[in-house]
Amino acid sequence: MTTKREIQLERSKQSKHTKQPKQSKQFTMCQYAILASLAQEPRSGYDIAQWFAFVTKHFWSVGHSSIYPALADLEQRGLVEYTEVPSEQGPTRKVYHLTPSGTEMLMEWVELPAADAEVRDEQLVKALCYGFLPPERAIALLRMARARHVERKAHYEELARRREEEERTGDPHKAAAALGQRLTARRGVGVQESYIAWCDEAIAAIEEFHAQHNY
Amino acid sequence: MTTKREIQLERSKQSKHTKQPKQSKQFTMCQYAILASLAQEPRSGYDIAQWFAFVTKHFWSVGHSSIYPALADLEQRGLVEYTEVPSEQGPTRKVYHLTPSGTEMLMEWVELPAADAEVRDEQLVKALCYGFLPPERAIALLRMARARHVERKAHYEELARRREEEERTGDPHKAAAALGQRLTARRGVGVQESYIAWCDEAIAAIEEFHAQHNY
DNA sequence: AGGCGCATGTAAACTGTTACATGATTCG
DNA sequence: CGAATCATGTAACAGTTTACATGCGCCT
Repeated sequence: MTTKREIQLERSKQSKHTKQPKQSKQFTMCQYAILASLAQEPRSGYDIAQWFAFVTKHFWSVGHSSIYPALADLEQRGLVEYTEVPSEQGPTRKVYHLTPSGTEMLMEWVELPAADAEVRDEQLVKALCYGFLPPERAIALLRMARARHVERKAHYEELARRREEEERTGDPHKAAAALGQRLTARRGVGVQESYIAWCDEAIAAIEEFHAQHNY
Repeated sequence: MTTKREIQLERSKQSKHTKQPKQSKQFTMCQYAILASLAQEPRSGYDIAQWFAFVTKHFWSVGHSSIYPALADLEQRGLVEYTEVPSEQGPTRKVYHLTPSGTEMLMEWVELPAADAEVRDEQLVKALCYGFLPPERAIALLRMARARHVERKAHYEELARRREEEERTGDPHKAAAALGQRLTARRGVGVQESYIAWCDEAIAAIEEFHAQHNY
Protein backbone atom coordinates (compact mmCIF):
# COMPACT_ATOMS: atom_id res chain seq x y z
CA MET A 1 0.00 0.00 0.00
CA THR A 2 2.85 2.35 0.86
CA THR A 3 4.55 4.17 -1.95
CA LYS A 4 7.91 2.90 -0.76
CA ARG A 5 6.83 -0.68 -1.30
CA GLU A 6 5.49 0.10 -4.75
CA ILE A 7 8.87 1.52 -5.68
CA GLN A 8 10.57 -1.65 -4.52
CA LEU A 9 8.15 -3.84 -6.46
CA GLU A 10 8.69 -1.66 -9.50
CA ARG A 11 12.42 -2.07 -9.16
CA SER A 12 12.23 -5.83 -8.89
CA LYS A 13 10.10 -6.01 -12.04
CA GLN A 14 12.56 -3.84 -13.91
CA SER A 15 15.49 -5.95 -12.82
CA LYS A 16 13.72 -9.06 -14.09
CA HIS A 17 13.12 -7.40 -17.43
CA THR A 18 16.71 -6.24 -17.80
CA LYS A 19 18.14 -9.55 -16.66
CA GLN A 20 18.26 -11.21 -20.06
CA PRO A 21 20.51 -8.83 -22.06
CA LYS A 22 23.08 -9.18 -19.28
CA GLN A 23 24.84 -12.30 -20.53
CA SER A 24 28.56 -11.57 -20.23
CA LYS A 25 29.69 -10.90 -16.69
CA GLN A 26 31.99 -8.06 -15.77
CA PHE A 27 35.64 -8.73 -15.22
CA THR A 28 36.77 -9.44 -11.69
CA MET A 29 39.56 -7.53 -9.95
CA CYS A 30 41.50 -10.77 -10.05
CA GLN A 31 41.38 -10.75 -13.83
CA TYR A 32 42.62 -7.17 -14.05
CA ALA A 33 45.48 -8.09 -11.73
CA ILE A 34 46.36 -10.97 -14.05
CA LEU A 35 46.28 -8.65 -17.06
CA ALA A 36 48.54 -6.23 -15.19
CA SER A 37 50.90 -9.10 -14.45
CA LEU A 38 51.01 -10.13 -18.10
CA ALA A 39 51.60 -6.51 -19.14
CA GLN A 40 54.96 -6.77 -17.36
CA GLU A 41 55.99 -9.83 -19.37
CA PRO A 42 54.46 -13.08 -20.75
CA ARG A 43 53.91 -15.62 -18.00
CA SER A 44 52.33 -18.99 -17.28
CA GLY A 45 49.64 -19.46 -14.64
CA TYR A 46 52.26 -20.91 -12.37
CA ASP A 47 54.54 -17.91 -12.91
CA ILE A 48 51.71 -15.52 -12.09
CA ALA A 49 51.00 -17.37 -8.86
CA GLN A 50 54.68 -17.20 -7.87
CA TRP A 51 54.83 -13.53 -8.76
CA PHE A 52 51.72 -12.74 -6.70
CA ALA A 53 53.22 -14.61 -3.77
CA PHE A 54 56.70 -13.07 -3.81
CA VAL A 55 56.30 -9.66 -5.41
CA THR A 56 52.75 -8.35 -4.92
CA LYS A 57 51.84 -10.09 -1.68
CA HIS A 58 51.64 -6.79 0.24
CA PHE A 59 48.81 -5.50 -1.94
CA TRP A 60 47.42 -8.36 -3.98
CA SER A 61 47.47 -12.14 -3.77
CA VAL A 62 45.31 -15.06 -4.90
CA GLY A 63 46.07 -18.77 -5.09
CA HIS A 64 46.60 -20.73 -8.29
CA SER A 65 43.09 -22.15 -8.14
CA SER A 66 41.71 -18.69 -8.86
CA ILE A 67 44.25 -17.96 -11.57
CA TYR A 68 43.73 -20.91 -13.92
CA PRO A 69 39.96 -20.42 -14.43
CA ALA A 70 40.47 -16.65 -14.75
CA LEU A 71 43.06 -17.15 -17.48
CA ALA A 72 40.79 -19.58 -19.33
CA ASP A 73 38.02 -16.97 -19.26
CA LEU A 74 40.31 -14.17 -20.45
CA GLU A 75 41.46 -16.38 -23.29
CA GLN A 76 37.89 -17.13 -24.40
CA ARG A 77 37.21 -13.40 -24.54
CA GLY A 78 40.31 -12.83 -26.66
CA LEU A 79 42.19 -10.67 -24.16
CA VAL A 80 45.07 -13.10 -23.77
CA GLU A 81 46.63 -15.86 -25.87
CA TYR A 82 49.08 -18.57 -24.98
CA THR A 83 51.88 -20.52 -26.59
CA GLU A 84 52.75 -23.94 -25.27
CA VAL A 85 56.35 -24.16 -24.17
CA PRO A 86 57.80 -27.49 -23.04
CA SER A 87 59.12 -27.50 -19.50
CA GLU A 88 62.08 -29.50 -18.20
CA GLN A 89 60.06 -30.43 -15.17
CA GLY A 90 56.38 -31.24 -15.25
CA PRO A 91 53.70 -30.62 -17.90
CA THR A 92 54.03 -28.19 -20.83
CA ARG A 93 53.76 -24.59 -19.76
CA LYS A 94 51.05 -22.37 -21.20
CA VAL A 95 52.80 -19.04 -21.51
CA TYR A 96 50.18 -16.29 -21.82
CA HIS A 97 50.61 -12.85 -23.33
CA LEU A 98 48.25 -9.91 -23.82
CA THR A 99 46.47 -9.39 -27.14
CA PRO A 100 46.00 -5.82 -28.43
CA SER A 101 42.42 -5.77 -27.10
CA GLY A 102 43.68 -7.12 -23.78
CA THR A 103 46.16 -4.27 -23.51
CA GLU A 104 43.45 -1.79 -24.45
CA MET A 105 41.01 -3.10 -21.84
CA LEU A 106 43.70 -3.05 -19.16
CA MET A 107 44.77 0.53 -19.88
CA GLU A 108 41.15 1.71 -19.88
CA TRP A 109 40.75 0.24 -16.42
CA VAL A 110 44.08 1.63 -15.18
CA GLU A 111 42.98 5.19 -16.00
CA LEU A 112 39.91 4.88 -13.77
CA PRO A 113 40.31 6.10 -10.16
CA ALA A 114 41.04 3.18 -7.83
CA ALA A 115 38.62 1.86 -5.20
CA ASP A 116 39.59 2.02 -1.54
CA ALA A 117 42.05 -0.58 -0.33
CA GLU A 118 40.56 -3.43 1.68
CA VAL A 119 42.58 -4.52 4.68
CA ARG A 120 42.16 -7.35 7.18
CA ASP A 121 44.80 -6.96 9.84
CA GLU A 122 44.40 -9.37 12.72
CA GLN A 123 47.30 -7.73 14.54
CA LEU A 124 45.36 -4.51 15.00
CA VAL A 125 42.22 -6.29 16.20
CA LYS A 126 44.41 -7.82 18.88
CA ALA A 127 46.04 -4.44 19.57
CA LEU A 128 42.57 -3.15 20.53
CA CYS A 129 42.86 -5.39 23.59
CA TYR A 130 46.51 -4.76 24.47
CA GLY A 131 45.41 -2.38 27.23
CA PHE A 132 43.89 -5.38 29.05
CA LEU A 133 47.04 -7.51 28.78
CA PRO A 134 49.99 -7.50 31.20
CA PRO A 135 52.38 -4.98 29.61
CA GLU A 136 55.25 -7.44 29.16
CA ARG A 137 53.00 -9.82 27.17
CA ALA A 138 51.75 -7.07 24.87
CA ILE A 139 55.29 -5.78 24.36
CA ALA A 140 56.60 -9.28 23.59
CA LEU A 141 53.91 -9.69 20.91
CA LEU A 142 54.74 -6.30 19.40
CA ARG A 143 58.44 -7.15 19.31
CA MET A 144 57.70 -10.35 17.38
CA ALA A 145 55.59 -8.40 14.89
CA ARG A 146 58.33 -5.80 14.56
CA ALA A 147 60.92 -8.44 13.71
CA ARG A 148 58.73 -9.82 10.90
CA HIS A 149 58.33 -6.37 9.38
CA VAL A 150 62.08 -5.68 9.52
CA GLU A 151 62.66 -8.84 7.51
CA ARG A 152 60.07 -7.92 4.93
CA LYS A 153 61.36 -4.40 4.57
CA ALA A 154 64.70 -5.84 3.44
CA HIS A 155 62.85 -8.03 0.92
CA TYR A 156 61.06 -5.09 -0.72
CA GLU A 157 64.22 -2.98 -0.69
CA GLU A 158 65.96 -5.72 -2.61
CA LEU A 159 63.09 -5.88 -5.13
CA ALA A 160 63.09 -2.10 -5.58
CA ARG A 161 66.84 -2.11 -6.21
CA ARG A 162 66.52 -4.77 -8.92
CA ARG A 163 63.70 -2.95 -10.73
CA GLU A 164 65.64 0.29 -10.64
CA GLU A 165 68.46 -1.43 -12.49
CA GLU A 166 66.05 -2.78 -15.08
CA GLU A 167 64.78 0.71 -15.78
CA ARG A 168 68.17 1.52 -17.29
CA THR A 169 67.98 -1.12 -20.04
CA GLY A 170 67.52 -0.05 -23.64
CA ASP A 171 64.08 -1.67 -24.15
CA PRO A 172 61.45 1.02 -23.45
CA HIS A 173 58.70 -1.50 -22.63
CA LYS A 174 60.89 -3.30 -20.10
CA ALA A 175 61.89 0.03 -18.56
CA ALA A 176 58.25 1.17 -18.25
CA ALA A 177 57.28 -2.18 -16.69
CA ALA A 178 60.19 -1.93 -14.26
CA LEU A 179 59.09 1.58 -13.22
CA GLY A 180 55.64 0.27 -12.29
CA GLN A 181 57.11 -2.62 -10.34
CA ARG A 182 59.61 -0.36 -8.62
CA LEU A 183 56.77 1.90 -7.45
CA THR A 184 54.93 -1.02 -5.86
CA ALA A 185 58.13 -2.36 -4.30
CA ARG A 186 58.79 1.08 -2.83
CA ARG A 187 55.29 1.02 -1.41
CA GLY A 188 56.18 -2.31 0.21
CA VAL A 189 59.17 -0.65 1.87
CA GLY A 190 57.00 2.23 3.07
CA VAL A 191 54.33 -0.11 4.48
CA GLN A 192 56.91 -2.07 6.46
CA GLU A 193 58.68 1.05 7.69
CA SER A 194 55.48 2.60 8.99
CA TYR A 195 54.54 -0.67 10.68
CA ILE A 196 57.94 -0.85 12.38
CA ALA A 197 57.53 2.74 13.57
CA TRP A 198 54.06 1.89 14.88
CA CYS A 199 55.37 -1.11 16.83
CA ASP A 200 57.95 1.13 18.50
CA GLU A 201 55.33 3.77 19.26
CA ALA A 202 52.94 1.16 20.64
CA ILE A 203 55.60 -0.36 22.91
CA ALA A 204 56.45 3.09 24.27
CA ALA A 205 52.77 3.96 24.77
CA ILE A 206 52.09 0.75 26.69
CA GLU A 207 55.12 1.27 28.93
CA GLU A 208 54.06 4.83 29.64
CA PHE A 209 50.47 3.81 30.29
CA HIS A 210 51.42 1.22 32.89
CA ALA A 211 54.00 3.49 34.50
CA GLN A 212 51.26 6.06 35.09
CA HIS A 213 48.52 3.65 36.17
CA ASN A 214 50.48 1.75 38.83
CA TYR A 215 53.35 3.91 39.93
CA MET B 1 49.60 -48.69 -6.95
CA THR B 2 52.05 -45.96 -5.94
CA THR B 3 52.87 -45.48 -2.28
CA LYS B 4 52.00 -41.82 -2.59
CA ARG B 5 48.46 -42.67 -3.55
CA GLU B 6 48.15 -45.06 -0.66
CA ILE B 7 49.15 -42.28 1.71
CA GLN B 8 46.46 -40.05 0.27
CA LEU B 9 43.82 -42.76 0.59
CA GLU B 10 45.00 -43.36 4.14
CA ARG B 11 44.65 -39.68 4.93
CA SER B 12 41.13 -39.49 3.50
CA LYS B 13 40.07 -42.47 5.63
CA GLN B 14 41.50 -40.87 8.73
CA SER B 15 39.72 -37.60 8.05
CA LYS B 16 36.44 -39.48 7.71
CA HIS B 17 37.04 -41.20 11.03
CA THR B 18 37.88 -37.98 12.85
CA LYS B 19 35.04 -36.07 11.26
CA GLN B 20 32.37 -36.94 13.79
CA PRO B 21 33.85 -35.55 17.03
CA LYS B 22 34.26 -32.23 15.23
CA GLN B 23 30.77 -30.84 15.82
CA SER B 24 31.25 -27.22 16.90
CA LYS B 25 32.97 -25.07 14.31
CA GLN B 26 35.84 -22.79 15.17
CA PHE B 27 35.24 -19.11 15.66
CA THR B 28 35.69 -16.84 12.67
CA MET B 29 37.94 -13.79 12.69
CA CYS B 30 34.80 -11.75 12.39
CA GLN B 31 33.56 -13.10 15.69
CA TYR B 32 36.81 -12.28 17.46
CA ALA B 33 36.60 -8.77 16.06
CA ILE B 34 33.08 -8.47 17.48
CA LEU B 35 34.28 -9.71 20.87
CA ALA B 36 37.10 -7.14 20.74
CA SER B 37 34.54 -4.46 19.94
CA LEU B 38 32.36 -5.48 22.88
CA ALA B 39 35.42 -5.53 25.16
CA GLN B 40 35.61 -1.77 24.61
CA GLU B 41 32.02 -1.24 25.76
CA PRO B 42 28.58 -2.87 25.42
CA ARG B 43 27.10 -2.31 21.98
CA SER B 44 24.22 -3.31 19.72
CA GLY B 45 24.77 -4.96 16.33
CA TYR B 46 24.04 -1.62 14.72
CA ASP B 47 26.60 0.11 16.94
CA ILE B 48 29.23 -2.47 16.04
CA ALA B 49 28.58 -1.95 12.34
CA GLN B 50 28.94 1.83 12.74
CA TRP B 51 32.09 1.41 14.78
CA PHE B 52 33.64 -0.91 12.18
CA ALA B 53 32.80 1.60 9.47
CA PHE B 54 34.08 4.74 11.16
CA VAL B 55 36.79 3.59 13.55
CA THR B 56 38.33 0.31 12.35
CA LYS B 57 37.79 0.64 8.62
CA HIS B 58 41.54 0.83 7.90
CA PHE B 59 42.16 -2.64 9.33
CA TRP B 60 38.83 -4.39 9.75
CA SER B 61 35.35 -4.00 8.34
CA VAL B 62 32.30 -6.19 7.71
CA GLY B 63 28.71 -5.27 6.90
CA HIS B 64 25.79 -5.63 9.29
CA SER B 65 24.61 -8.79 7.53
CA SER B 66 27.68 -10.59 8.84
CA ILE B 67 27.40 -9.13 12.31
CA TYR B 68 23.85 -10.17 13.29
CA PRO B 69 24.29 -13.91 12.63
CA ALA B 70 27.73 -13.82 14.29
CA LEU B 71 26.25 -12.23 17.41
CA ALA B 72 23.43 -14.81 17.52
CA ASP B 73 26.03 -17.57 17.36
CA LEU B 74 28.18 -16.02 20.10
CA GLU B 75 25.11 -15.70 22.28
CA GLN B 76 24.18 -19.37 21.82
CA ARG B 77 27.67 -20.33 22.93
CA GLY B 78 27.41 -18.17 26.02
CA LEU B 79 30.19 -15.73 25.13
CA VAL B 80 27.92 -12.71 24.97
CA GLU B 81 24.56 -11.72 26.45
CA TYR B 82 22.20 -8.92 25.58
CA THR B 83 19.72 -6.68 27.32
CA GLU B 84 16.88 -5.16 25.33
CA VAL B 85 16.92 -1.41 25.46
CA PRO B 86 14.08 0.61 23.88
CA SER B 87 15.19 3.01 21.18
CA GLU B 88 13.65 6.38 20.33
CA GLN B 89 13.89 5.50 16.66
CA GLY B 90 13.23 2.08 15.25
CA PRO B 91 13.01 -1.35 16.92
CA THR B 92 14.31 -2.19 20.40
CA ARG B 93 18.07 -2.36 20.56
CA LYS B 94 19.78 -5.54 21.67
CA VAL B 95 22.76 -4.25 23.60
CA TYR B 96 25.35 -7.01 23.89
CA HIS B 97 28.07 -7.37 26.50
CA LEU B 98 30.79 -9.97 27.10
CA THR B 99 30.25 -12.77 29.62
CA PRO B 100 33.21 -13.90 31.75
CA SER B 101 33.83 -16.84 29.40
CA GLY B 102 33.61 -14.47 26.44
CA THR B 103 36.29 -12.25 27.95
CA GLU B 104 38.43 -15.31 28.69
CA MET B 105 38.14 -16.66 25.14
CA LEU B 106 38.98 -13.24 23.67
CA MET B 107 42.07 -12.75 25.83
CA GLU B 108 43.33 -16.25 25.01
CA TRP B 109 43.09 -15.39 21.33
CA VAL B 110 44.69 -11.96 21.78
CA GLU B 111 47.82 -13.51 23.29
CA LEU B 112 48.37 -15.67 20.21
CA PRO B 113 50.70 -14.21 17.55
CA ALA B 114 48.70 -12.54 14.77
CA ALA B 115 48.40 -13.86 11.21
CA ASP B 116 49.73 -11.77 8.35
CA ALA B 117 47.59 -8.86 7.25
CA GLU B 118 45.61 -9.40 4.06
CA VAL B 119 45.48 -6.45 1.70
CA ARG B 120 43.67 -5.82 -1.56
CA ASP B 121 44.82 -2.50 -2.93
CA GLU B 122 43.51 -1.77 -6.41
CA GLN B 123 45.56 1.42 -6.52
CA LEU B 124 48.82 -0.50 -6.53
CA VAL B 125 47.66 -2.94 -9.20
CA LYS B 126 47.02 0.11 -11.35
CA ALA B 127 50.37 1.62 -10.33
CA LEU B 128 52.04 -1.42 -11.91
CA CYS B 129 50.93 -0.01 -15.25
CA TYR B 130 51.68 3.67 -14.64
CA GLY B 131 54.88 3.34 -16.66
CA PHE B 132 52.71 2.73 -19.75
CA LEU B 133 50.50 5.77 -19.18
CA PRO B 134 51.20 9.34 -20.33
CA PRO B 135 52.94 10.90 -17.31
CA GLU B 136 50.35 13.64 -16.76
CA ARG B 137 47.54 11.05 -16.53
CA ALA B 138 49.43 8.92 -14.01
CA ILE B 139 50.32 11.98 -11.96
CA ALA B 140 46.72 13.24 -11.99
CA LEU B 141 45.55 9.87 -10.63
CA LEU B 142 48.22 9.90 -7.93
CA ARG B 143 47.26 13.41 -6.88
CA MET B 144 43.62 12.33 -6.46
CA ALA B 145 44.72 9.40 -4.32
CA ARG B 146 46.96 11.67 -2.27
CA ALA B 147 44.08 14.04 -1.51
CA ARG B 148 41.94 11.18 -0.20
CA HIS B 149 44.70 10.05 2.13
CA VAL B 150 45.26 13.57 3.46
CA GLU B 151 41.59 13.71 4.41
CA ARG B 152 41.70 10.36 6.15
CA LYS B 153 44.85 11.20 8.03
CA ALA B 154 43.00 14.08 9.68
CA HIS B 155 40.16 11.69 10.59
CA TYR B 156 42.47 9.26 12.41
CA GLU B 157 44.36 12.08 14.10
CA GLU B 158 41.06 13.31 15.50
CA LEU B 159 40.19 9.80 16.73
CA ALA B 160 43.62 9.38 18.36
CA ARG B 161 43.26 12.71 20.15
CA ARG B 162 39.86 11.73 21.57
CA ARG B 163 41.09 8.35 22.85
CA GLU B 164 44.10 9.96 24.46
CA GLU B 165 41.75 12.15 26.48
CA GLU B 166 39.70 9.13 27.54
CA GLU B 167 42.83 7.44 28.86
CA ARG B 168 42.97 10.08 31.57
CA THR B 169 39.58 9.21 33.11
CA GLY B 170 39.43 7.51 36.48
CA ASP B 171 37.86 4.23 35.30
CA PRO B 172 40.73 1.78 34.67
CA HIS B 173 38.72 -0.36 32.22
CA LYS B 174 37.78 2.66 30.12
CA ALA B 175 41.37 3.86 30.16
CA ALA B 176 42.70 0.45 29.06
CA ALA B 177 40.09 0.29 26.26
CA ALA B 178 41.02 3.81 25.14
CA LEU B 179 44.70 2.84 25.00
CA GLY B 180 43.92 -0.01 22.60
CA GLN B 181 41.78 2.23 20.43
CA ARG B 182 44.38 4.97 20.45
CA LEU B 183 47.00 2.51 19.22
CA THR B 184 44.84 1.51 16.26
CA ALA B 185 43.97 5.13 15.49
CA ARG B 186 47.68 5.98 15.53
CA ARG B 187 48.23 3.13 13.09
CA GLY B 188 45.59 4.75 10.88
CA VAL B 189 47.58 7.98 10.93
CA GLY B 190 50.79 6.10 10.07
CA VAL B 191 49.15 4.22 7.19
CA GLN B 192 47.85 7.44 5.65
CA GLU B 193 51.14 9.28 6.16
CA SER B 194 53.15 6.57 4.45
CA TYR B 195 50.66 6.47 1.58
CA ILE B 196 50.92 10.24 1.12
CA ALA B 197 54.72 9.97 1.11
CA TRP B 198 54.48 7.19 -1.48
CA CYS B 199 52.24 9.29 -3.75
CA ASP B 200 54.82 12.08 -3.66
CA GLU B 201 57.65 9.67 -4.34
CA ALA B 202 55.75 8.06 -7.20
CA ILE B 203 54.96 11.41 -8.82
CA ALA B 204 58.64 12.40 -8.61
CA ALA B 205 59.75 9.02 -9.99
CA ILE B 206 57.38 9.24 -12.96
CA GLU B 207 58.52 12.79 -13.77
CA GLU B 208 62.14 11.76 -13.61
CA PHE B 209 61.54 8.65 -15.71
CA HIS B 210 59.92 10.58 -18.53
CA ALA B 211 62.48 13.37 -18.36
CA GLN B 212 65.21 10.79 -18.97
CA HIS B 213 63.40 8.74 -21.62
CA ASN B 214 62.39 11.60 -23.90
CA TYR B 215 64.69 14.48 -23.14
C1' DA C 1 61.71 -44.92 -2.45
C1' DG C 2 60.09 -40.80 -1.03
C1' DG C 3 59.96 -35.83 -0.83
C1' DC C 4 60.01 -31.57 -3.24
C1' DG C 5 59.43 -28.24 -6.98
C1' DC C 6 57.30 -27.75 -11.38
C1' DA C 7 52.79 -27.46 -13.71
C1' DT C 8 47.91 -27.73 -14.59
C1' DG C 9 43.41 -28.07 -13.34
C1' DT C 10 38.57 -29.09 -10.55
C1' DA C 11 35.28 -29.31 -6.59
C1' DA C 12 33.67 -28.47 -2.15
C1' DA C 13 33.54 -25.41 1.60
C1' DC C 14 33.73 -21.05 3.58
C1' DT C 15 33.28 -16.00 3.98
C1' DG C 16 31.50 -11.94 2.93
C1' DT C 17 28.68 -8.62 0.00
C1' DT C 18 24.45 -7.13 -2.22
C1' DA C 19 19.85 -7.22 -2.29
C1' DC C 20 15.62 -8.34 -0.02
C1' DA C 21 12.36 -7.44 3.82
C1' DT C 22 10.28 -4.69 7.52
C1' DG C 23 9.14 -0.77 10.17
C1' DA C 24 9.41 3.38 13.41
C1' DT C 25 10.75 8.33 13.83
C1' DT C 26 12.58 12.73 12.43
C1' DC C 27 13.46 16.45 9.26
C1' DG C 28 12.71 19.33 5.17
C1' DC D 1 5.06 13.13 1.48
C1' DG D 2 9.48 11.44 0.70
C1' DA D 3 14.22 10.82 2.24
C1' DA D 4 17.33 9.69 5.79
C1' DT D 5 18.67 7.54 10.08
C1' DC D 6 17.81 4.01 13.35
C1' DA D 7 17.37 -1.01 13.91
C1' DT D 8 17.09 -5.95 13.01
C1' DG D 9 17.31 -9.72 10.29
C1' DT D 10 17.42 -13.29 5.88
C1' DA D 11 18.58 -15.04 1.21
C1' DA D 12 20.93 -15.20 -2.98
C1' DC D 13 25.22 -14.52 -4.97
C1' DA D 14 30.20 -13.83 -5.70
C1' DG D 15 34.93 -14.63 -4.84
C1' DT D 16 38.58 -17.22 -2.50
C1' DT D 17 40.69 -20.82 -0.02
C1' DT D 18 41.44 -25.64 0.96
C1' DA D 19 41.53 -29.99 -0.54
C1' DC D 20 41.38 -33.17 -4.29
C1' DA D 21 43.57 -35.02 -8.52
C1' DT D 22 47.46 -36.03 -11.60
C1' DG D 23 52.14 -36.58 -13.11
C1' DC D 24 57.13 -35.61 -14.54
C1' DG D 25 62.03 -34.94 -13.07
C1' DC D 26 65.55 -34.07 -9.66
C1' DC D 27 67.86 -34.94 -5.49
C1' DT D 28 69.02 -37.64 -1.36
